[in-house]
Amino acid sequence: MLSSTAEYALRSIMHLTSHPGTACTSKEIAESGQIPGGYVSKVMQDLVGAGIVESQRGPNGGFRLAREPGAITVLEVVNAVDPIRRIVACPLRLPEHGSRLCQLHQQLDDAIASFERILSEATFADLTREGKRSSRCQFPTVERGAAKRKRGK
Amino acid sequence: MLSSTAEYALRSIMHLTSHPGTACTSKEIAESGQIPGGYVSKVMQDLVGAGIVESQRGPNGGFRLAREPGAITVLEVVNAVDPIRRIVACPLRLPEHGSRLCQLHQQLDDAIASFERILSEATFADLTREGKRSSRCQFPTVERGAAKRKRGK
DNA sequence: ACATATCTGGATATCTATATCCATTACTTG
DNA sequence: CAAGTAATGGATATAGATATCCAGATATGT
Repeated sequence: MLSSTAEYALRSIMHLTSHPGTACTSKEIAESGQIPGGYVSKVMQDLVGAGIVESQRGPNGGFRLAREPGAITVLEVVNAVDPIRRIVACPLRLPEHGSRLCQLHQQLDDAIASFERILSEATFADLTREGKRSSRCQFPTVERGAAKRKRGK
Repeated sequence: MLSSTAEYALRSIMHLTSHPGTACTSKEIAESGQIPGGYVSKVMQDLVGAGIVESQRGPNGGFRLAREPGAITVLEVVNAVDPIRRIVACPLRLPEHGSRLCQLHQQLDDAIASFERILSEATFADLTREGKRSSRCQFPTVERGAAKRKRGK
């Protein structure tokens, strides 16, 4: 339903939401979100490009949210890496269908619209608040490299 | 959103629905639905396996619906070739999440559920009836090989 | 200024979905 | 029963998504 790239992007944003204030390195995000090392970079670049995340290079660099979690929706994140495409014209391009969708594709687009709408209704502030139905999704805290090495791990 | 295989399966069923009574060959279905020749066979086999379509070999053979169009939903067809997977457990397998989904995945699953529900609400009888919003999706009629050749085409 | 940490971006590899091809099997008609 | 038609199923090719790798650019602290 969602590509794994989209899953990764969402996990990354969850991680950043759970660690406000600090810049998180891609390695940290990869470990926390069980995302293939190195692939995170690609995903993060898309998120930077979409203005959802800010990056900083050099020591103590990393990624942080460009906005408040309450101003970032799930849909936005998904669209940044793997846009959901609505059906705007009959893929068959039958002239009989003109500009209107045929019933099949109208139905499919209705389903996509509904999917899209639900993803647009949740912000990351919502997703990290303790809810009724679900447990709080606190992603594991990963120690920064420096602290880790000092302890000889 | 939907794989092209799923699109093809839906177009194939639309074609069969539009041509009740006769068995349609895979070539015919491929042309009508603009589906890569030969690939139809694979898709149709899945639909046969799912009990949505019946096949018959030999001259005048082909495919026909195994049930009334009113008893076949869009969801069923999609699931026959490319099943929609609900999220049943947190993909991260974090022990903290136990059997409940975390909020992120709960939200994603809600969206999938909604998508699924809309696809389950339309049968192919609905989709071939003249509706308010959309034009009737009458797939082009493709002449059977015999008639075609007689006319020297 | 130097050494180090970290992102950036391009080149490349792997894997999965999509697509093609063909020999075989099953069926129909005459 | 012979001839021809069409699905079946396996082997293979192609394309696109996923993933890895590495050289370069940029920031930090000393």
